[in-house]
Amino acid sequence: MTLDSSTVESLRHALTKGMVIVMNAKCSIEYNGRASSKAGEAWRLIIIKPDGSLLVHSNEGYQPLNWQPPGSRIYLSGNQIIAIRHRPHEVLKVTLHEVAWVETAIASEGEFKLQGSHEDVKDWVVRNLARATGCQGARLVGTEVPLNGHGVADVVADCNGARVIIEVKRGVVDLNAVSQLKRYVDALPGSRGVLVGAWFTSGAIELARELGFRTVEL
Amino acid sequence: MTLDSSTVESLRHALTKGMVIVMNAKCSIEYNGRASSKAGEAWRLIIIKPDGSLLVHSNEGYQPLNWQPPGSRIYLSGNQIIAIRHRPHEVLKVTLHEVAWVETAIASEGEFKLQGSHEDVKDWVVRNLARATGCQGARLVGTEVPLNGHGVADVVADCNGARVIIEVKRGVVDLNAVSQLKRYVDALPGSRGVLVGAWFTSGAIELARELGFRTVEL
DNA sequence: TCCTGGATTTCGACG
DNA sequence: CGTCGAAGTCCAGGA
Repeated sequence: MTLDSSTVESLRHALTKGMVIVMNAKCSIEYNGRASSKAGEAWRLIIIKPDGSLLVHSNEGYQPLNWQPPGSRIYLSGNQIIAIRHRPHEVLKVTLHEVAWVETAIASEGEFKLQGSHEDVKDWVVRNLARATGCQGARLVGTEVPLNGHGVADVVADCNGARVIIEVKRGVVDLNAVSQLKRYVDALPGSRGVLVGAWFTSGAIELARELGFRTVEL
Repeated sequence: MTLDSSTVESLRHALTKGMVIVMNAKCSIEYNGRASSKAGEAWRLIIIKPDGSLLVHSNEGYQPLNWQPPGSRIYLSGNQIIAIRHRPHEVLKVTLHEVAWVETAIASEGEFKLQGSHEDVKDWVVRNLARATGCQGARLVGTEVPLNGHGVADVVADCNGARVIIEVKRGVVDLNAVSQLKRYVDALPGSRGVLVGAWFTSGAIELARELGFRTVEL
């Protein structure tokens, strides 16, 4: 089974016009790169984007079964789709055995706005320093403060001369978040730590208590 | 613009047979849940899977512009596709303004094997404890060892009576990995720490040195 | 169910 | 380009 050359030509043309190729095919897949995988012959949905993204979806899940991120070089040749990425070097090879249909789709980003991100929570903290730090006279020292090779603190405040480091999470605060804050506090001797988030896991609350970190649940 | 009821009926039927619906449409999108987003009218690629996944792709990127994970309840009605998820409560609403085409795709997982995962590196560590720990008489204590609410250690070994905690990364070892190991070591007083990975960031090397952790690059 | 940590994570920002 | 940390992360495994 092969895609005939005129079809391939029209698909290539569609890509140059910013269109997306969508294909339903029985295929087998081989991936080699950071890891490696083999997928046996089965019917799947293949998507090729003009930015060099390649997605192979099965009938389940949010994630593609196999993929190549944007920037990959994609070759259509005969019965194979080959996507190559450098740095890291990765090759994804899709071998077509049967094609049910091929379509080209018009697609663009369009206007897109997202609210409720990490940035938004951080803004809330900056505007509510007293509530966040539990210190009435708290003043902002900075945001995204580099800690000399130990990372970057979301928010740093001053409470009567003492540094307070605030780690902000949009959603769940877990053990890793607490460890992250611990690293920041260790990097700034004498500083106190505050965790702000929408929800704390039980382990995070426990560890935060052990380490003397203030926790603020929104 | 609406999908007529006979089309909707056939699409629903396809889903029950395990098929995937693919649609190229000019649409606007509204999302409300953990965060919220609005996407203006534009042409996009819409994918509906029988497991209740919904993906809306633009012409760029690996990630969908909007989505709903598996398990969502998906309603096709008139000119809208509504996907609702509980826990967390999230609603994704796609309003169709124009439909270029609709297809149903045959799709299944098929056979799939992945190699080179975290598990594989961990196995290497277990089989090469002396090399990993830098201790000739090292013995395995356990893998996936729970540390009393402070997390789960990848590998724990014994070197002449002293505990060694080994944190394994498949790829890059970064600052967070070092902090993670620090949390484990702090939880097991007297223990030493070892980091194993394919590649260390400069900051990770520096911090590991400060904390006295051994680093093993594969 | 919650908690924990990996992922071929991807993605964006900054130095 | 490397480092760092967020993401509507998703996802699997275990308690």
